[in-house]
Amino acid sequence: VAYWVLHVDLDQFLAAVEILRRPELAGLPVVVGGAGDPAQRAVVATASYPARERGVRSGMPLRTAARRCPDAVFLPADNAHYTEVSAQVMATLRELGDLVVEVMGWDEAFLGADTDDPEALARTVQRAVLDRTRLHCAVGIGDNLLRAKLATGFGKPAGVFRLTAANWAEVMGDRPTRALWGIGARTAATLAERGLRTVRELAATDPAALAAELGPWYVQLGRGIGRTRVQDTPRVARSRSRETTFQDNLTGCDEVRAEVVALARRVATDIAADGRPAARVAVKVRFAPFSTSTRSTTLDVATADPARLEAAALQVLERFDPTRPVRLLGVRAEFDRT
DNA sequence: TCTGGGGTCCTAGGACCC
DNA sequence: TCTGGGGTCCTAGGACCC
Repeated sequence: VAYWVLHVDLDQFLAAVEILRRPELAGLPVVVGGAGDPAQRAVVATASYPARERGVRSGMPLRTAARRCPDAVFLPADNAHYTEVSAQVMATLRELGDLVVEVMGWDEAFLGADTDDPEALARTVQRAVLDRTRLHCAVGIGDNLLRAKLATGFGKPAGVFRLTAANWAEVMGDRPTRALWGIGARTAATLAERGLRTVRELAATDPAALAAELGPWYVQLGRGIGRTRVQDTPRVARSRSRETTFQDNLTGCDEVRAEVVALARRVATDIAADGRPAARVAVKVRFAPFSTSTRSTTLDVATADPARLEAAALQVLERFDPTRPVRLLGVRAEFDRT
């Protein structure tokens, strides 16, 4: 029996969940993000397919989305609810039995299974998720995680697609390197400077030639090579953070300090729930208009004590320029790697 | 297009030590 | 006196992903 990797990805997850609560929104352009107010500083978390047809994309400022699609329904993100629904989806996948589940986020998971009919398994997965949660998903099938993940994109919405070594070059060869999982805008631009624009061109490159600045693994990416076994060992968190973008930039020192204290307390509450002490504390500041930097410190002794975390965060904060207007503040606790 | 929030991993330079 | 080389930790930042 062969081992297959399946990648399950829910269709327009946040929008779909909201439409279940408000069926009258079905078929309409729905945009979920921030507080649901396009006048505020926030971005699109998920847009429904009708909204996407009007040019709305994830990560786009709500303001822009409203300009492109003025009649869209804007809804606030209800993260607690999405976490709950996501848990139902993942439980459904685990209950399918003889397979390994690796959760990749609210709306995504890899499955590893021994089967000679991965398409049949994919349909079983879709049926089970739909029956239990009334949500549709696409399923990608691959001979490794990278190919399964990329296959899902061709299966959307609600379909199934298989991508393996056999059809890799045919399906992916002419696509831009940016289409690969792990190549973003910056790396794609760097590759383009070297004349490497398509997946095929990247795959044909001598890995050693790329090694100096970029690393030879990008060539492997271009060839569709990646991890082959799905892992269900739960990942131990490396850090916990909280951050806030202010609707109006903060200009007063006292105000900034008060916000850092509030964030540090939230982080302290989070890590107390985790039951792990922080070994390092980092403070992130985004100055207006949009320049971000981070400063951090290693604590003498790891601690979850809110007062100590607060004090550490305030101490790190002093290393920033106090005169510049602040757009965002963040506090992060890092755990010891054990 | 005036750009969220929560994460992960990697790199690289400097400090410090032997 | 002006000089090696290796190893590790700390810190900042880049890049990417959902």
